[in-house]
Amino acid sequence: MPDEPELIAVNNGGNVDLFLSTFEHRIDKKGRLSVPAPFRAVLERRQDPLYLFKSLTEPCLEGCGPERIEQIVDAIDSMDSLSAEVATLQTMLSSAQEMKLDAEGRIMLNGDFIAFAALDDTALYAGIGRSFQIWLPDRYRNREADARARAKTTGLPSLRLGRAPRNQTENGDG
Amino acid sequence: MPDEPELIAVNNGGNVDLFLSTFEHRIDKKGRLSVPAPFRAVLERRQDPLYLFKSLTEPCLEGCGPERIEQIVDAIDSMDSLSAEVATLQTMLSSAQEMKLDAEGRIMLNGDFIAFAALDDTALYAGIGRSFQIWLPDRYRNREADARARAKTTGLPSLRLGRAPRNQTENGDG
DNA sequence: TGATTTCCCATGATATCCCATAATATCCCA
DNA sequence: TGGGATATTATGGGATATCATGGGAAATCA
Repeated sequence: MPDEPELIAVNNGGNVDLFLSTFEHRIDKKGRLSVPAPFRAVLERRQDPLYLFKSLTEPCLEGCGPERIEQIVDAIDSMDSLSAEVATLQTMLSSAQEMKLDAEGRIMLNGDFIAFAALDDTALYAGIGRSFQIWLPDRYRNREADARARAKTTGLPSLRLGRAPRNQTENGDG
Repeated sequence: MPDEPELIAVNNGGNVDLFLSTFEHRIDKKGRLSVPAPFRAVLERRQDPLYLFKSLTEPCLEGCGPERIEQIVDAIDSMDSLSAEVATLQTMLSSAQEMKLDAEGRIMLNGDFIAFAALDDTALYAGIGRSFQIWLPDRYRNREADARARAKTTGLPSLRLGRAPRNQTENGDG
C-alpha cells in the first residue's frame, strides 16, 4: 500500500549470480557465437572476463570467470608438483583462454575448441552454477536424458538439505 | 488494534512462509502466466527471486527460492565431480531459470518448459510447502486421484509430526 | 598482400513495459 | 450486519526495447 520507497538495498543481498538454464545459439560462418544475455549479465555485473577451456572429463567446453581459474592455480601451488593431479590441472590451464566479447556479446571460437567439442553450426550452453558448459546440442540432450532416466530409477542424490547455507530467520527456532 | 498497518507482516513468527493450496491460471498466447498472489506474497516477503526448473522425476515444473538452488550448487562443489550424482544435479541446474515477474506478477514460460510439462493454455499450481509445482491440470488431477486411492489401500505414510529435525530430504525431488 | 579478425550497422523475432478491464475480494461506515 | 465504495487480481493488447544473428567495411596479422 505504501509505494515502498526502500526496496533498494536488499535486492541481491547475498544472492548469487549463477549460470543457469540452457540456450542454443548459432555459430555463424565466421565462427562467432553469442554468449547468452543472462550469462553476460553475470559477468558484467562482476566485471569479470570470460574464460573458456576444454573439459577434462567430457567432450565439451567449460566457461567461467577468473575466480575459477585462480582456484585451479592455487590448488596447483598447494600440491606436490610431481603428482599426477597437478599434471591434470595444468592441462586444464593450458587449454584455457580469455575470450573477448564483441560489441554484440559474441565470442570467436578457434578451431581447436570447435573440434574438441565437435561443434558444427549450433552450440548449446548449459549453466551449471558457477560455471557453464558448451555442447553439441544432440550430445547434451542424450546426456540429459541419461541423467533423468537414472534419477527415476536410482533416485535422487541426497542433498543435505538440513543446515541450509544462508537461511537466517526461517525455522522458528524453538 | 495497532494503527500501524505495516507491522502486521512481522507477526508471523517465521512459519507462514509456505507455498500451499492449488491455483489454476491461464497461459496467454504470449506464454505469460500469472503467479498466484499468495505465492508472490511469500517471495516478496523474503525478497526472494523465483526459480523454476524441470522436475527430475515427474512431468512438471518445480518452483522455489534461491536457497534450494544454492544447496544444489554447494552440493556439487563438495562432491566428486566425476560421479553420476553430480551429473544429475547439474541437469537440475541447467534446467533452472530465474524467472522475472512483470509488473502484473506474471512469468514467461519458454517453449522448453511448456513442452516438458506438456502445458497448453492452462497451468495448475500446486503448493507443496517450501516449493511448488506447475502441472497440466488434468494430469495433476489424475495423480491426485491415484495418490488418494493409494492412501486408502496402502495406508498413510508415517508422518512423525513431533517437530522434525528438518534434516530429511523433504522431497528434494526436482 | 591475402587472410583473418574486429568494428559497425541492419533486421526480424521476441521479451518487456505500460496501460486497460472485468471479476472478485476487501474495506468502511452507517 | 449489510451493502456500497475501494483495492486486488487475473488477464489481455499495443508499443517499445532487447536479443540473436548476419553482412560489409575497416583494421590487423603473417
